[in-house]
Amino acid sequence: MNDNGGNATGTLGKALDVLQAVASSPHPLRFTDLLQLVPQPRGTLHRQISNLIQEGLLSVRRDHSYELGLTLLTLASRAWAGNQFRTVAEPHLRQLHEQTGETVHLGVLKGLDVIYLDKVESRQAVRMHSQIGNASPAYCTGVGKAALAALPDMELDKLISTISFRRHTEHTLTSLEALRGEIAEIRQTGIAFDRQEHEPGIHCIAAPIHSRDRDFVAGISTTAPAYRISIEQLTEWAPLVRAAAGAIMEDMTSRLGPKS
Amino acid sequence: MNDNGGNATGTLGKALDVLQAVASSPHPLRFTDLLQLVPQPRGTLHRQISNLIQEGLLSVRRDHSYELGLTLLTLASRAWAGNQFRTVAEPHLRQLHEQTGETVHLGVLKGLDVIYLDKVESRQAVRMHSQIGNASPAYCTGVGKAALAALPDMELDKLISTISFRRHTEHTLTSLEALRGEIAEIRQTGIAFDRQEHEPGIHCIAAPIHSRDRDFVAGISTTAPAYRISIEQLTEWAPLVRAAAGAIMEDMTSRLGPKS
DNA sequence: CGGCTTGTTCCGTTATATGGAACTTAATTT
DNA sequence: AAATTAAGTTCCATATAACGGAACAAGCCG
Repeated sequence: MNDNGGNATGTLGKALDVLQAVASSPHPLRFTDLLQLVPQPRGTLHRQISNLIQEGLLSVRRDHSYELGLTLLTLASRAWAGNQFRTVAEPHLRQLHEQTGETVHLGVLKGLDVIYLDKVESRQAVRMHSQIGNASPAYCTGVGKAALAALPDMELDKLISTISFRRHTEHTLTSLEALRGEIAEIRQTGIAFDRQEHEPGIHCIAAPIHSRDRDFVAGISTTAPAYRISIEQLTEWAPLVRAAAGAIMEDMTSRLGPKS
Repeated sequence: MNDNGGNATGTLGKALDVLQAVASSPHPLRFTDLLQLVPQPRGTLHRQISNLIQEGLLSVRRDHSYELGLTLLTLASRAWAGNQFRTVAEPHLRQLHEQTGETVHLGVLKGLDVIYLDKVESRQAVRMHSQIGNASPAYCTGVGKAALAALPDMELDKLISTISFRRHTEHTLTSLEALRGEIAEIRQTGIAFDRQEHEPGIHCIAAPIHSRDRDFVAGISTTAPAYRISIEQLTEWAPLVRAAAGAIMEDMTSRLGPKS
């Protein structure tokens, strides 16, 4: 979603660009494909790729196409386990899950996307792992909208004015005005909804989480299939979701020293 | 487990060293701590860290300690979803899970470690996500030993001679001879066991997976708590595990072109 | 307050990444 | 099969970006 198309800051940035290119593509990429995506001369790109492969960040398939390397998995595993915010939030996610019996998500805002940091599943969900680390557009997800609502006006405006809306379902918000309206509402009630705006048949209720000075902004949500849980039922969980969000903020601000 | 202690190849390698240092530490690291782990002059390290932060690979906590960044999660999420081997193996993991009702693991060998690529849980396991991408020593895990057994003799010898054995449980193999013995057995039977060698109370049965020319080497396993599933029961699953491994190999070799 | 640790910035030097071009290998066409 | 084109890899002079010493700023502790 968040195309990191060519902001090459230093050698590292360029290496990352290559990784992002591979990551963003639905199809497997071969050398020449990459060459078009990354504006680099052949020799240069070739060396960069070699380096990435040597570090295990990239690997080659038999057909000479590239895929992301295992080193990323290992690092991410540690990143996940060591993440302070996630660690602090975890017990609250668990509790909210106990209370509602439905899937609970934790996500942080990064640009226009929400990155899912953790999730507690209702049952064995099929392809669940992939969810964590996943980036989804903020404007059509519960945690995303909640997080947006937690931003100070100035940042919010600057940010959402750059959104290019894409209709994911028939309920997706597709205008800036609609989004602004929702955000105003979320700020009043402290609750955000995703009314099947991202995936048809799936809705959720979310609440914003943010540090005192908004240096991070996140959200927590409870998600359920619409056929099983009505929107009214969802709404009744509002106090629980708000409470969980509040508790996480509490824990977080006490864990962090007051200010820098 | 696999300490990447200072093999700085190029700029990228050094950056990775810093990440690995942060990843490897159980405690949060502050600037000076890192300075001791990474043999770099202050100015240099500082800039490297700045770059890493700018790319989202690292982030700072309020107390000036560092943690791995969200970018890693996002990349890893794609790495996981796009991984060819994993994709091919997935349905077979699923099937094995259906057949046994227990947790199924897929792992690949990387040096002396096994990296877990996928897993199908028996129930809602508590801290499951962390497992994927996790690196565990090969010599004391089912998939690890299976994978080792799939290596050609020469590579195997070179590799295992460098193992430093650590006793994880009372059943952990702690000598090269013992490991060699097991590997010989695994090669005969096509089946590896982990008899509570990694975690007490947990045992598993595994089978090796490898490409024709051994350019990758992996394993699949079914894991269960000893109190619920006897070692005899586990052993009865041998044909299923072997079959799954075989099927994965089959699918993989047909998916890949014959040779380079 | 003064000394000491920790973190950050600057800038001349050096090492490293760059990228054009030449070269090799594989695929495609005639 | 030979010829043609495309894809992938290696080389090397050059420019750029990383280096690292040292000076500077900010906390912390006695």
